[in-house]
Amino acid sequence: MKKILDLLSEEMQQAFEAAGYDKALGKVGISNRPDLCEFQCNGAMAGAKQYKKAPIMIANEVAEKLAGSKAFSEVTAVAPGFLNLKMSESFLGAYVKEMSGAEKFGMEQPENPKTIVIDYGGPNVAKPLHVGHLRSAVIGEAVKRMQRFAGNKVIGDVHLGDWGLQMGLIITELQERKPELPYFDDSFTGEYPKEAPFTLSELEEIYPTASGKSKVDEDFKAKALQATADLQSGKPGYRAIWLHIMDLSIADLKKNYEKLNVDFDLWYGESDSQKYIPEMVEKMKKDGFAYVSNGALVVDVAREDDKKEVPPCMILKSDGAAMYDTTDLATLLQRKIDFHPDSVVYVVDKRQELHFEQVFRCARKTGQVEENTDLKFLGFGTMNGKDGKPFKTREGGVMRLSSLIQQIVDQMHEKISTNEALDAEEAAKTAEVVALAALKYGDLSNQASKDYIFDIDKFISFEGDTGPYILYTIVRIKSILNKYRDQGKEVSMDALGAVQNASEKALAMQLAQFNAVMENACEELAPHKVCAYIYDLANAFNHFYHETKILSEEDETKKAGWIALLNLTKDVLECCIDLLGFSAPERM
RNA sequence: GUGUCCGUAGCUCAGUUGGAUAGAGCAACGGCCUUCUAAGCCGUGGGUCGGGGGUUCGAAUCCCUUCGGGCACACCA
Repeated sequence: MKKILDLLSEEMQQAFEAAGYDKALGKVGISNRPDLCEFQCNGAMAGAKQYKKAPIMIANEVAEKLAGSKAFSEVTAVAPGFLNLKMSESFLGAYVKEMSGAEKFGMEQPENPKTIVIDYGGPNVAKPLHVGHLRSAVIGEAVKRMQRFAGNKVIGDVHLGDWGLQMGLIITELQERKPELPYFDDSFTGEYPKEAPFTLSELEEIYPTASGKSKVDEDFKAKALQATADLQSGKPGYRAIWLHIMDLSIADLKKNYEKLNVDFDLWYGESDSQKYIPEMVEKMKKDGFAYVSNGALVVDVAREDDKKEVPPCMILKSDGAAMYDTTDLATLLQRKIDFHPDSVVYVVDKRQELHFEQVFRCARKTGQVEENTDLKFLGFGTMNGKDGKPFKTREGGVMRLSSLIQQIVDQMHEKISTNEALDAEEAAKTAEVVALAALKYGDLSNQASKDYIFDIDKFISFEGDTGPYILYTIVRIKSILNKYRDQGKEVSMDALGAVQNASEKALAMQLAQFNAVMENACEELAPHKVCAYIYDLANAFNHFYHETKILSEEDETKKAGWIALLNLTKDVLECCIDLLGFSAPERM
């Protein structure tokens, strides 16, 4: 379905052409002066120089050609040369009606869908998710759903951190604690136990302990590095430990991501790309890209026009081990082989930008991606506390994601419980649903690339630009629709069409912009634009709601039309929040 | 030091890719519930868009400069 601005622009372009001007000037945009008009066209001013004519004259001539237009009910030329426009109610009504019957509310689908791999989540195994993992999960999930909605084939990969030094650290620490285990007996030839020699919570304690040790104990660190290398070269006992760690961790991660309504198509990790490394490295050497510098194997990725010095991409450390550059390159190669993606999107902390710039350049230079594969770095900013510094617990430590969620759910539960209409069970369930919306909307409504302040009181507030406010609006609509059905009537979209009062028109106009907003948000990988849209839409609805007594309306045709408009509003809102990764309760 | 992102109301943020009088929310103040959820709606006050210069009919937006801040800068990921 064409976008409403395109339809209006087409009409305007014809008018410019009919008046003897370049039709490219007839671009219609939304008015930035809603007190004066709904839409505007500034083409007359842009064309003034070209035609050596006062812009107001051009505007007047164009306005004349639009007399009797179906789309515009009002066209006024205003000094210095603005064309102020109002859309006709019948045109808008027809558009909204078509939208209600269209697939995906008229969002155009591509003829050639793209294959897009989205790399997000990025948790480390053996470590609990902490607040730093929130943004990647939340933003990545939204981007994935939006791209899917836009008609693309999307593959979400959690891309576990399951292969680095952290694994060696855990193995070394475990060996110090329980040297008697068969995993550490090189002469052991039997079958390793099925059961892991540690619980998840032990594991979560082992890692930070080991990590701390390695910073002060050189000897320990050396052992850990050796263990990492041994694991990577396939030492059976270490491999068995690693599998235990993976099993425990992944099960736990899945549970936690599920709570966030985040799911991945692939649970690949750094380890899965390892098998591509040796050949990849050999080829880089053979092709003359990789050379030894300060003992390490590197590929130059600097360019002449660089403003800064871009360090080379490191393929192998001086001790011969692979590192994260290597793994990320091998992962790209793996994705090339598996999916031939048109695009690979990384939803990663923006502090890693330079690293990915190096990797992307190296991948292109050495052919780890196809020529036309688009590599995108969607970096996100830090989540800060109210003091503007990185978010910490009261004690100054890193907060677990599960604690953060629990905190929000608890506070939300307290609020929800004040609604006496809900019994205990429904209140608890609703609190979870609303809390998730509060958390996600609070994050997503900010531009991803910017740091933002995590203010729990603000996010869980039912007032203002918040998730709960959006949900409240949906719940309100649902309530009216239910009451309407209780009257024994059916909600029918056929009733749509006539747009009457001003607030109804404003609501319909907001709805009509859905496909344009969504297309733009998808193109720019910008969930915050969807948030801004539903906030405006919710406002438009609440304004309309306040001015219109719907259920008590006696004119049944009118009432049915309003009900249909409400239903469409609800459907669009629910569609959008689903894309953002949360949902609305029945009541709240 | 080099690069990069940012600086908009007391606070948190938008700003349709160069358009008219720079917008929301929170906080403050004032109205609106016998009537579809007042968790709402309406209104008031609040700004040298960090400073300076330039580009042009027109700049928060583009260029230069300056001040202030965040972040990154090869063997951890």
